[in-house]
Amino acid sequence: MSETRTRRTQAERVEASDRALIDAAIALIAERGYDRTTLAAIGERAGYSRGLVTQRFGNKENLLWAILRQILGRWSTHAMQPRVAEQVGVPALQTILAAYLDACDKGPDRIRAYYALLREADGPVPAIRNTIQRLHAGERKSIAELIRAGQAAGDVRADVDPDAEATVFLGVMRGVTMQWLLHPKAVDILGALTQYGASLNSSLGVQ
Amino acid sequence: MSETRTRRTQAERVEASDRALIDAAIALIAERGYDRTTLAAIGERAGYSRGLVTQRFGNKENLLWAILRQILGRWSTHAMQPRVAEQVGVPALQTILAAYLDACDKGPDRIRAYYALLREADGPVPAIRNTIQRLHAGERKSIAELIRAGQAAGDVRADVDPDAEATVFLGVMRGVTMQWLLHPKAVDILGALTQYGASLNSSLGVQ
DNA sequence: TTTTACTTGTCGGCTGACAACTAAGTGCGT
DNA sequence: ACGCACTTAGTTGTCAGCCGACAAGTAAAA
Repeated sequence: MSETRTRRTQAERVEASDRALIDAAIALIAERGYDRTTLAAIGERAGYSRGLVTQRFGNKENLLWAILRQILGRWSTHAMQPRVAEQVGVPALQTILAAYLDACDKGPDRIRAYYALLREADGPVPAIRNTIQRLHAGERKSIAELIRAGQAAGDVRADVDPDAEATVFLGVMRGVTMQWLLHPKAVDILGALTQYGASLNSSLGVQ
Repeated sequence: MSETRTRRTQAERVEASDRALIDAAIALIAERGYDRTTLAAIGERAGYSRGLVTQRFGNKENLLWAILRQILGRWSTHAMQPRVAEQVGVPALQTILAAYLDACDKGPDRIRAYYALLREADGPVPAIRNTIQRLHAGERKSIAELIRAGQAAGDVRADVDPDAEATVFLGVMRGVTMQWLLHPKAVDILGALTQYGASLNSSLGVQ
């Protein structure tokens, strides 16, 4: 057991350093943004040398892709899909809000990093923009689908445009979160999103 | 009249170049963001030399402040305040949305620049963050005030928390606009905000 | 002629990249 | 089990390019 400490597999070394590098990069980008994060700072915060990032990823752009993959993977895994389960319409949307608030409560750093990356949509790598566009489009589609299902079940008013409503819904989450990240003391994200969730009953629900 | 062209006052020269510089800076920041906009590029796009920006503003930070002042001044002038006029409650909010949609329609570049600057809240100049925090807090306060007035007039349900609702309202504008700026073809900002405006009747209004 | 607007030359600091080097892990023959 | 050659992981030296800043110069107005 003490052997395991002193002598690690090459694979283990790579995995550990890779993780450390990406985590450090995420933390730094969340703090300062992509442009102001240097490769040297990433390596050193990770507990390695300034040169390891380049050695491992080749260049800064590749690192950004790796980070994006990691965050998006982590996101889609434990985000909305599983929890919504069988629900549709307003209850489904409320469940998503609750799950999101839970994520904000547990890991504000992760949320901050996520939003920092969303900002890179207009950054130096045009291809990133497409990826983030697709990401948003996918989220809107899922939400619109839930609304449509609610309409089919007769729980959501028929005169609601699902696509427009999905855009508003995603917009509320994004917009309120932005305000909260900018000024945590002044913005009650829990209160705002809870009230929005409650208002969905009267704005979307049938009388 | 041809004299006016060839011989300008020093004051006129300064005013013209100042305007050109700030406009160029806004355009470039809207395109690439603050960090990736160089002082040389600003000067040259404005039709002057690479050095004029530094000569005029001293350093990049001062330029950022000048831009911020200009945009915020222009914003508060012709934005919500005058149009809302005597309205309160839901109609006031709908008027704001309409005015905002109008602004998006007329000058998308200006909106884009505004949002690019909002992103600088986490940038290299901490003082910028405070300014933007205050800006948001002010907007939320105005909106909350309108909602409170609507409650006093009996047009808005009493169980609505004005502050939470103001956060949601501002969040919708910000969040939907972000989606739209990111992917104009895929997001119908007019449809989304119009539907949101209509839904305010049922979510905020008394029965 | 003097002041003010603007331009050009130049420099130092920072950053990403690469290449040469050291350290750690691995497989093989004995 | 053991040591030795080999591969892979990680570090340090170095450099070229970019950018903001400043200073010394030129053009335009007063």
